[in-house]
Amino acid sequence: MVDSAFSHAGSAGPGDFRPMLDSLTSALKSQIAAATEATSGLRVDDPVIDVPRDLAHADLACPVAFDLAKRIKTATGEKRAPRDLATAIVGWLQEPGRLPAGIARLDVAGAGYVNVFLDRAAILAALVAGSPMTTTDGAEKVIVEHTSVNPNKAAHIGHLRNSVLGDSIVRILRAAGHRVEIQNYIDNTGVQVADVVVGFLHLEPHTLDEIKAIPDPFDYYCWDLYSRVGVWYRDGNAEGRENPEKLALRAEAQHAIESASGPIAEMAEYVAMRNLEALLRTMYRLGITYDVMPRESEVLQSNFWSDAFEMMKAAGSIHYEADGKHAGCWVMRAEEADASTDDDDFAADKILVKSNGLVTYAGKDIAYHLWKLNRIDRDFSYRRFHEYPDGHVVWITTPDPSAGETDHARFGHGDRYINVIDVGQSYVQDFVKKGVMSVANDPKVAASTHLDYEKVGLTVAACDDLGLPLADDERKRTFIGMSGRKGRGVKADDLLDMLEQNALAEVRSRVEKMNYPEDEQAAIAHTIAIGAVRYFLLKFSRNAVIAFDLKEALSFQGEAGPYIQYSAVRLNSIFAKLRDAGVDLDDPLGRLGRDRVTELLAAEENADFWPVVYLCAQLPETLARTAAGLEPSIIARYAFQAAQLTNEFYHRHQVRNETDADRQALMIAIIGLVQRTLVDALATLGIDVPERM
RNA sequence: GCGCCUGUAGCUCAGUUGGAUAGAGCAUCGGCCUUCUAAGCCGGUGGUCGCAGGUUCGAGUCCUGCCAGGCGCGCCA
Repeated sequence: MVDSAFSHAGSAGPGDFRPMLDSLTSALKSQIAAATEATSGLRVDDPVIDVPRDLAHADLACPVAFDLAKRIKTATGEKRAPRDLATAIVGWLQEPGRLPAGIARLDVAGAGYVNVFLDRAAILAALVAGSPMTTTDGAEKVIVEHTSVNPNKAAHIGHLRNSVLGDSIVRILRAAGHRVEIQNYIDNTGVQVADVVVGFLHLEPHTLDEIKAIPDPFDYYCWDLYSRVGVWYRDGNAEGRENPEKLALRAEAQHAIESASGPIAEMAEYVAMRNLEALLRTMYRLGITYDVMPRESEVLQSNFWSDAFEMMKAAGSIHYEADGKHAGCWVMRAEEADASTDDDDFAADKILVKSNGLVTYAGKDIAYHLWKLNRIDRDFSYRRFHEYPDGHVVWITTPDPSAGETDHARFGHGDRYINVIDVGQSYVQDFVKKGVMSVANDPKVAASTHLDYEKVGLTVAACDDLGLPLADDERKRTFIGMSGRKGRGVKADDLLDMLEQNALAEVRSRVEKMNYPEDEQAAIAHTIAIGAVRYFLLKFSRNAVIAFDLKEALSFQGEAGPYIQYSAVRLNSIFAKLRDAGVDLDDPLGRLGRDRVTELLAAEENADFWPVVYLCAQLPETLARTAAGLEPSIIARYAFQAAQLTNEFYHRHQVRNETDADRQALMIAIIGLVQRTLVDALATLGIDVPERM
C-alpha cells in the first residue's frame, strides 16, 4: 500500500484508501506491546506514541520504557533503567519481519525514548496516491439541530456562532462517513414572536396589510421594534419594572398564537415566516443550508406533545402537583441528590406543564426529540419552504395535512441527535434528555448529545466602534453580553457587509497585478468574507467565551481564514506559472522513483520539505480527533498551521525557477499534496478557496 | 446555597490519553517587494502556566484545598 504512487501513481481509488499514518501507528503500537512482553515478560498494552515537538528528534517517539520500568518495579521490586529497557525493545523490533511497513529505522534517545524514523518517501508516495479524507459510507444517521433562532428579528453574531459551529459539525461528520440530516427548529409560538406582535398591535399599530408593505430588511425593522417593545413593557425605562397591564397584552397574544386561529395568529404567522425567510437568506450567504424545519406550532397541534405527555405519565417520570409552590403544574422531579438545592429561591424540579395548561419549552423539546429518534408513532406534514440555487429544498412542517407534499426524503428516524445549543441552556437540556430517557431508554438516546458552546460577547471597544451606548459600570467588564431586548448586538448581515466591503477593497488594490474582471472581484470578496467570519468563529474552542472585537474579526492577516485561503491560492499561482512554462506536472514521484525521492528528502538543502509532508499526513488523525470531540477548532488550527508551513515553503523555495529537474519534481509533488490538504481541511469548516485572490 | 466553566506572554487564545527546550496571532522594535501575489516572509522584546500542597522517573496537563472571574438554577426560550 505505502509505495503505490511509485508503482501505479494516481490509480488508487477512494475505496482502497486507508489513512496510512493511523494504520502505521496502530500497527506499531501492537508491535511495541509485543516487544515489551517479549523483552520483559510484562505487556504494556496501547503504549503512548507521540509526535515530538522537534522533528529532529524523531518522527514518532514512544516513552513506553518509562512506563515499563515502573510496572516492573511494582511487580517485582526490581529497578530497571528505562534506557536499557528501550534498547532491548528496539533490539527485538529490529529483528526481520517485526517492523510495520513505512518505518525506516529506530533509535534509543534521552533517558529511554524509543524513537521512530519513518520511511519518508513511502509516506509521501502513499499520501499523494490516496485521498486523505475518509470515504466510508456509514449507515448511521445523525440528526444535527442548529441555528433555531427565534423568528422575530434579525440574527446577530451570537446566532452565527451556533450556525457556523453546527454547519461545520455537519461537514465534519459527513467527511467522517455519516449520513446527516440538518434540522432548524422554529419556535414560532414563543414569547419573542409574541412581543413583536404586541409591538405591531399596541406600540405602533399596523394592520397585516401594512406589515406586509414594510420594505426589506424586515428583520431589521423587527429588531428595532422588538427592543422598543422591551422598553415599552417597562413604561419607557429600560431598567424599570415591567407594567403588569402591558404584560397581560403579551399573554393575550401568546394565547391567540397558540390557538392558531384569528387575526393575531395570522399576524404572528406572517411575522415569523417572513423573519425566517430573512434568516435563511443570511445563513445562505455563509453557505449554510437546512433539510427540514420542524415548527413548534406543529409539535403542539399535531399532538406530538400529547403523545409524549401520556408516555411520561405512564413511565411515572412526570408528576402533577396538587399543592405547594408548583400547585397545578406537571413537573419532572429532580434527583434526590439535587433536591438539596431546593429552597425559597431555587426550585430543583422542572415544570413541563404550567398551571394555566401551557406547555413549557422543555416539554415541547422532549416531544420533538422523541420524534427525532422515531419514538413517537406519528409524523408531521411538510411543504416546500425554499429552494436553494443548487436545487436543494428546505422543507417546513405545516399544520394542514391536506396541504402537505410527500415527495421529500424521510425526515427524522435518526440513530442519534446532536443539538447545538449554547451552554446557558445546559440545565434545561439535562432535564430534556432525562425526559426522553424516561420513556425511551435506549442507546440512541444515550449516544445523543447537547453540543454546548459559550456565548459571543462584545468588547467595550467593539461597542464604541459600533456606537452602542454603555453604562459606566459596564465599561469595566471584559465583555458585554448581547441583548435582543436592548437591541444590543452586531447583526450578522451588517458584519458580512463590512467584511465583503473590506475584502473588495483588498481585491481592488491588486486588480492591476491580477487583472481580474469586475464580477470575479465580487465573487472573490464574498469568498474571503465568508472565510474570515467562519474562521473567526471556529478558531476558538467551544468553551471559550468569544469577546467579539471588530478589528480582529475584520482582519485578514495572521490567524485568519483569508490567510489560509491566500496560502492555498499561492499554490494555485505556482501551478499556473508552471503550466505556462510547459513544466511536466504529471506523476512527479513516479518519474523520480522511490530511491531518488528518499535521497532528495534526506538532503540537507531539502530539510524543510519533510515537516510539510508530515503535517499533511496528520490530516486524517486530526479530522478523527475533531469528530470525536465535536470540536472544529482542532481542525481550524491545523489548517492554520498547514498554511504557515505553506507560506514559509513558498518564500524559501522557488518552484518555477528550480534548475534541478528532480528537485523541482519533488517540490511539485509536495505542493500538490499541501494544496489538497488545505482545501480538504478548509472544506470541513465550510470555507472555499478561490482560484486567485 | 448548589452546579458547570475559566484562570498560560501587554491583549486574544492553543497546548492530544501526563513526555524531550511551554507555542501562535495581535501589539511592539528591526529587516525583506526588478524573483511563482508583501492578505506574505525573517529576526528581536515579552512567561513564578492564579496560589499552596500532593501523586510521579517526569505535571500547564492528574488529585486536594484556597483565591479570582464568568454562567446557570424562571409557571422564559
